[in-house]
Amino acid sequence: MKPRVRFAPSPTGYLHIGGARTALFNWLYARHTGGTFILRIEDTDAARNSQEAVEVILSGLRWLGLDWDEGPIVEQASSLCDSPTQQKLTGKMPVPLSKGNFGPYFQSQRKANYLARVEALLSRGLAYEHEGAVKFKMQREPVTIHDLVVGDVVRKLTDREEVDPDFVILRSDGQPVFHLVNVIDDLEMDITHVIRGEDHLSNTAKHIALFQAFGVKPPHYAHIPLILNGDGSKMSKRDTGASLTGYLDEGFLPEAVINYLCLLGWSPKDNREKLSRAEVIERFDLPQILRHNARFDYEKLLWLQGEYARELADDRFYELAVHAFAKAGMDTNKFPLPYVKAALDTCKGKFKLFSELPAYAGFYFRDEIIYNADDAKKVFIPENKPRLEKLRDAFAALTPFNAATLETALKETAKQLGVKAGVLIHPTRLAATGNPNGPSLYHLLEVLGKEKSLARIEKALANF
RNA sequence: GACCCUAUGGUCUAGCGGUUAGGACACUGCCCUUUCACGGCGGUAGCUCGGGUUCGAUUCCCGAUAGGGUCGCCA
Repeated sequence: MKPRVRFAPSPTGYLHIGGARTALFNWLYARHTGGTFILRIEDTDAARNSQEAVEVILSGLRWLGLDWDEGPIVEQASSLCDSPTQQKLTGKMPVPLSKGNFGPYFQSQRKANYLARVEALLSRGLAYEHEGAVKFKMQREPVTIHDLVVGDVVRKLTDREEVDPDFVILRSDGQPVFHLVNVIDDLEMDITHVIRGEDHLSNTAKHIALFQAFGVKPPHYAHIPLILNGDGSKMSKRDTGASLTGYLDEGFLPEAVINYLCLLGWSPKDNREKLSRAEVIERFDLPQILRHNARFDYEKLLWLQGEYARELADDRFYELAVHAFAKAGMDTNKFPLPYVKAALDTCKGKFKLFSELPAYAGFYFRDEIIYNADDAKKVFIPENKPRLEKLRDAFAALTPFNAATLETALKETAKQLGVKAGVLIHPTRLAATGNPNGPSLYHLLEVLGKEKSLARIEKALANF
C-alpha cells in the first residue's frame, strides 16, 4: 500500500517556519514513495478560524511548491503576491471546497463524525461525562511508541497523570478537542504515516490509546526535531524569522528556502549541501532524519539564496527585480525596457536578497543622488576636484561611450595625473551612484549614458 | 515538579570501536578584481563531563550536566 501522509495545520493566521518544514518533510516522503500528500485544515477553533488564515497556509505551501493531492481546492495565485491575505481564495465560495475521496478536508465540516465517534466511545464505556464535558478513559500503563525517527519510546505516566490519566475529548461547549479529531481524521482518511514535530511525541501515547479504543491499528509515527532560534531558544511566533511569509517579503527565493529547510534535521549523508528539488525527492527518507533539534542559521540560508539568485533565468530575474523596485516605490516601467534590462544585468549575481536591490541599484531609476556621507567626506576632497574635472573632460570627448572606452579613458587619465585608477574610480562612483559600492563602474556608466553620467559628475563637483 | 527526546568547531552536519575526526555556512590570511560580489589557495576552531565495557572509545552502557519538548475544556 502506498503511503498516505498528511500535513494538518490549524489556521492561526500565519505559517511557522517549522510548520513549513513539517509540510516539506511530509511532501517529500509522499513524493519519494509515490504516495499521497494530503492537506487537512484543522479549523476546529472557530474563534481563530478565518478565510484569510486558511489562505496564509495555502499560499505559503503554494509558494514553496508543495502541491497536495487531496485537500482544499484553491484558485491559482501569483507566486509574486506579497500579501496572501490580499488574495481572494473564496470570494465566490461561501464554503471551502475539497478534492479527494476522503473529504471534506476542513475539520469544521466534519463535526458529525466526531460526535458519532464520541457516542460510540460513550456507549462502550470507554469514555464518560464529567462536568459537562466528555473524558476518555486513558490506560494507566505506560504506552510504547514505535517511532520511525526516535525509535521505541516508553511513555510513562507523569505525576499528574498518576492522579488522573483521563483527558477531555469533548468540551462542555460541545466542541471536540485536538487529540480526538486528529486521530479520527487520520483514521478515516487512511493515513499511514504521521510525520510531525517532536513536540507531539509525548501526546502520541494518547493518540495510540485512542486508535486502540476505535479498534484500529495506529499509523506509523515519525517525530522530527524542532527548529530553534539561532541562540538555541524556542522559536515562537514573535521571533523574527519564524514566519514563512517573512521570507517571501524579504525577497527570498522559494528554492533557497526549500533547500535550506531540507538541511535542518535531514542530511543526504554525502556532504552535498545544494540540492535540487528532484535530488532531494530521490534521496529523502525517514531513516536519514536526525534526532536532535537544529538552530536556524540565517547566514547559511542567505548563502543558499545567493547561490540560487545567481543562476536565476533572466526572465524570472527581471520579474522579481521589477517587483522589488515596485515594492520600494520605484516604478521601473517609466524607463525604456532595454534600459531597465541593461541596468539589471549589471546587478545580477552581485546581491542576494531582492529586498536589497532598490538600495543597491536605485540610482539607475532616480535623478536625485544622495551621497553616502562617510564616503563623500573621504573622496570629495579638494585635491580630487581637478582630477575629476580632467576625467569629466576625457569622458566628454568619448565617442562610443561604453565600458571599454570608459575604462581606457579613466586609466589613461589616471596615468597622466600620476595617480592610481582607484583615486578616480571612487569619486566617480560616488558621483554616479551615491554609494561606495555597486555594479562595475564602467558598465554602470555605459548604462546611464553619456548625458546622465556627465551631469552627475558635474553635480558632484559642486559638492567638493 | 513528573515524564519524554537530544548532545561532534560559533552554526548545519559526515562518522556508526582503531580516522592526521571529513564537508558546508560564518570568521580570517593571500591571490584575482584598482568598488562590491563571484572564483582560487590557505588558516583559526570540535567529539559536554564522570564512570564503566573493551587491547582500544567521538562511536556501546550507566550517571551527571545542559538544551528542547509534554503534562489545557489550545492546536
